[in-house]
Amino acid sequence: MQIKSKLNNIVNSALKANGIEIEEVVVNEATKVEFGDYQYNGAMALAKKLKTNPREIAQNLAKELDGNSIFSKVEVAGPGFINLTLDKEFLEQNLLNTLNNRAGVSKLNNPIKVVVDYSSPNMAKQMHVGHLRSTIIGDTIANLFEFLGDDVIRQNHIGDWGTQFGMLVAYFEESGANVDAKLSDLEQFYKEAKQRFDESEEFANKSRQNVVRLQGGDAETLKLWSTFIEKSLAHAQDIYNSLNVKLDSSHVRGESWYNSQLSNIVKDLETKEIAKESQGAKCIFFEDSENPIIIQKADGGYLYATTDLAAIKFRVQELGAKRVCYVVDARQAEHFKQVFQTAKDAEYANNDTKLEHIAFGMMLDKSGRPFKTRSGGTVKLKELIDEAVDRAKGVINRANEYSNEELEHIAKVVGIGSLKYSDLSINRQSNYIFDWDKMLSLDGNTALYMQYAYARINSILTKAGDIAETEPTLGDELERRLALKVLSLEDTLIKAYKEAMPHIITSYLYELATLFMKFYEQNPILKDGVSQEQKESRLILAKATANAIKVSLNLIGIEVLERI
RNA sequence: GCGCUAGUGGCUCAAUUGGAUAGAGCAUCAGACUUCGGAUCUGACGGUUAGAGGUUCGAGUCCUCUCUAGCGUACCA
Repeated sequence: MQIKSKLNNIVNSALKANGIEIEEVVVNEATKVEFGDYQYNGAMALAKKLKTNPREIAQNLAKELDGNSIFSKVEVAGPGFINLTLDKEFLEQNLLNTLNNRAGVSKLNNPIKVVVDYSSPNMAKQMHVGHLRSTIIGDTIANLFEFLGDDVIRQNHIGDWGTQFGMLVAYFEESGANVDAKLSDLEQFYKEAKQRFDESEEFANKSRQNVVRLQGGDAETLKLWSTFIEKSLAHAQDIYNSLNVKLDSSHVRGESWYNSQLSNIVKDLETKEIAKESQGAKCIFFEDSENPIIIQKADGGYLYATTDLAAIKFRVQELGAKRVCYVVDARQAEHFKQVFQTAKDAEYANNDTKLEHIAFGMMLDKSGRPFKTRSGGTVKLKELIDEAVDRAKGVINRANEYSNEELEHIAKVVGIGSLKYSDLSINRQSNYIFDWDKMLSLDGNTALYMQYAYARINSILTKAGDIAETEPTLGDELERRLALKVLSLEDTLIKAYKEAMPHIITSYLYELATLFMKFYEQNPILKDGVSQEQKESRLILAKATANAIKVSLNLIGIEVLERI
């Protein structure tokens, strides 16, 4: 349930009762446990505006709020903070509603259509670590948006066009290699082709001609090209499947798909006098930057900015998106800023369409350098995943209690889960320092701690048998806080939704799990001497916690295990 | 050169977007067990938030300058 918006409304009425009208009331979670559950800090700002005493405003407001049975305590502190503590009964009444497959989270009142552009690997090469962050961050926000009710369209803007394919085609023709080659061979061919391209002018020209043939729709060239793409996509699909990422072939709309629209985009931008010629190329200049974006090269070829503009136009005008999220590396910030600006200038997107660059930092090794293999090459995503699963096997405590099959499954869930969780649990905007040991650690804010908490609760619930789902009676402060944490899942998800920040979900998960562990340490459930009423209430708390963990983990694309 | 982004205990990260005494985990040290799964929990130690100014009731957060690092800087994506 949305606790915050409920409180906002309550405070808003209290303000009105005091004759104060303001645009937006914001109640926040308390910064410290001693301050209660929530706090309203608006009195200070109001006092400034109304030129009165903040303490006085706060007192009057508190008096009004105190009458509401939702609070067990309302107090004014410091210069005019209003600290709010929720009444147990309110929490008790709502806890049972969280025991469904949405953990009590309702859908948004005003869902919109959203395009999430993520993963976007280059074809003819294997996916490598550079694609990991976009793929899992993008998938998480797509899951989250979808869960909250938005109409999400996933778009995999694969790099399937351009000079590189001309090169590849030329090399295949030259070397007479078998087109049925595996992707790993294809990648080798790509390297060799690149070398030929750099050393031979003749080869380079041939490659460029191939690009022209490709763009012109030459059947032979296209056939060869589509074979490359098919193989590359099959490889990408394997990766998505093992990462538990919901991308499939229906989401693929690569650069090639926009090819036919590019000349019109350029013409249109020229007509609108947004683009102009400079040094033989068609460019768009900006006041605040010395660098233009180039939409057509001097030789007539198009560039990725052109494709991106065509994509925006398509997504907004054809797909009807009101929010378009580009989950792309932070280095492209300037590119997107300029492309978005151009899209607005050209009216491909109007002002109520949100174009967002969901930027993320680089993946670095422990010493702060780009994450590479020992010999300095790029780390293939497949290798990374295999190693994660392999290492996970070594971490599982009761490995001998499981069959090989079970162990494989657990290792997969734990390994992949850890790989994803450690990435998603930090603010995406900063660089991510990748560390195997930390990732598979049992302590702290890790996937394993969460998996363990879930399995442990599951064990209790199994032992307890059927649970009477009656309204609980919350005992001590820990129980009250745990119930509140479970109920605040929706507020958390809404925050993560607004900012497209997955780590907000993992922070919540960690707080929830630690709170449960503390509660459980102090408050026995199935031991002797626990009254029936206490037992039932605590079981419901445990069940609600497990359910919230499961729903949250699923949102970030991680499975739970009944046993671990 | 210009531009963008960042700089928070030894390490890895938070900080509800301007709120109260800057919070966690790791590491270190000290505790709690005939375990409802101890893969747990409880403490302690550790900070001039890179530095200097400024804005105001109030700054890690906003502004200016300096330092440091990374990235981007015209026909790759």
